Amino acid sequence: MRKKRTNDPEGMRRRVLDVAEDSFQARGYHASSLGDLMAAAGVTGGALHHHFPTKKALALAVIEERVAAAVQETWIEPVRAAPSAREGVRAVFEAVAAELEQQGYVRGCPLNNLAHELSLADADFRLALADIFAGWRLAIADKVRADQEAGGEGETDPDRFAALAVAAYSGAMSMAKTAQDASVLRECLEGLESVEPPSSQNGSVARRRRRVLRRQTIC
Amino acid sequence: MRKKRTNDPEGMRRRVLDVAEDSFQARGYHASSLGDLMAAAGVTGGALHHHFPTKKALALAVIEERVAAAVQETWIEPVRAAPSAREGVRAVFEAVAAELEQQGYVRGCPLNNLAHELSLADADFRLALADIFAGWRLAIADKVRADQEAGGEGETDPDRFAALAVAAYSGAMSMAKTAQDASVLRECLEGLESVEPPSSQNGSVARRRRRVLRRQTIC
DNA sequence: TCCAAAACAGGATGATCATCCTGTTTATAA
DNA sequence: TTATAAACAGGATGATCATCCTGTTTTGGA
Repeated sequence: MRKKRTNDPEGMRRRVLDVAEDSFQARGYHASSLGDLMAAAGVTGGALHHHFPTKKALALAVIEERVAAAVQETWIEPVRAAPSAREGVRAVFEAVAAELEQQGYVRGCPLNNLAHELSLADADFRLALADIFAGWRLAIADKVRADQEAGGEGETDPDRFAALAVAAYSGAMSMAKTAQDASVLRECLEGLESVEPPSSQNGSVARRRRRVLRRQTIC
Repeated sequence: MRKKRTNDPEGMRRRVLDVAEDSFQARGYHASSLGDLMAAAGVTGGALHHHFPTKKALALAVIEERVAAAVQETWIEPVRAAPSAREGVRAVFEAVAAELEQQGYVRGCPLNNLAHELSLADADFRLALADIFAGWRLAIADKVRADQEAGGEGETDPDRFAALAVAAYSGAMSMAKTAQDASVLRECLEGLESVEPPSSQNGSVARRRRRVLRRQTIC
């Protein structure tokens, strides 16, 4: 006897998403062929088509499940857990810069990578990506508001700060990817840190440092 | 008689570059087929192949001639002509935001669009794009240094400020494109403006405003 | 005038790719 | 056990695409 097959729909779907997430990040959507993905994931055309009827459906799943999760893990959760919005932002910048430096290459932010390639191509793509950006900004702005209610963080406009933090990070990653050099991330962080430093009353929240643990994906 | 042909190599090359620049901006590199470009430019396969042997050669020409020129016209020249680096940066942000708002849609920054799609795909692409980013940042940093030698702009680090300005703009355009809403540009500008305001000694250079005239392309 | 090179025309080609289709196997529920 | 649907296999298909090739026309210099 030679044939045994174990149906494992969740596992197969996960393997396809793993490979697609990686390939979209490294090569982009259009440059990733389903044939390559099938080979890399070790799945057949029938299986792929069963779980993802079209390439668009696959990309949408990558965006909604993987890219959104990467932003959540890399940015939203660390910022929420940080002692303040500013320290959270700084910690993420530094953690990502450190990871990129030891990694030796820069593949960029998966959200921005796909956003640039797909936003104008398809409305569904665009809306899914816009939602992730919105959630990212909202998390930072909410953290600033929480800081303010706790007495810290003077007159900083929360939405303004959040937009600038996300924009500076996105743009810095764009340059880091193009230059294949992560140092611009630190440069931008230093520029950001001189934005309205939290007045002069740095009380209890001030001098603490913390580490960011997660590092599996970079966003 | 029916046949007359006038050789116009420069014109034909220009028309191809016009169409390619527009299509790369709207659809991206991989999603732009040479067939579509030929049809849109009204050139034959032979003519296209004569001027640009490969698609890569065409894209490289678009990057080096068109994208670089767009950055030059939209950013470098206005900043150089501005009364100060800060006012130049502000003027460009506002000019682009105004143009996008009246235009009703956002196609993004051509440099960042191509940088995200092509930086990891090919070393020649990446280096050409990195050069443009470097020139952009250098122009802003040089302007800050000039401001400082002229007595204004206190202790701002020129390279830091330039990196943050370019990153904030690039990231803001990325979000504006994804949300199809230019307002985030203004939000980020307001955040930027609170970065180390030029000490308190705002003398002669302070309260002047100026307009940016060019607006043909957006970068 | 003549000739060589540049400029252009237009089709051929081979490769690639996303989708679809027809089967077969495995799981589930009755 | 049996029926039904889900899960998977693997090839077919038609369309698309970048490149190349052979040929013709135009241009500019000798």
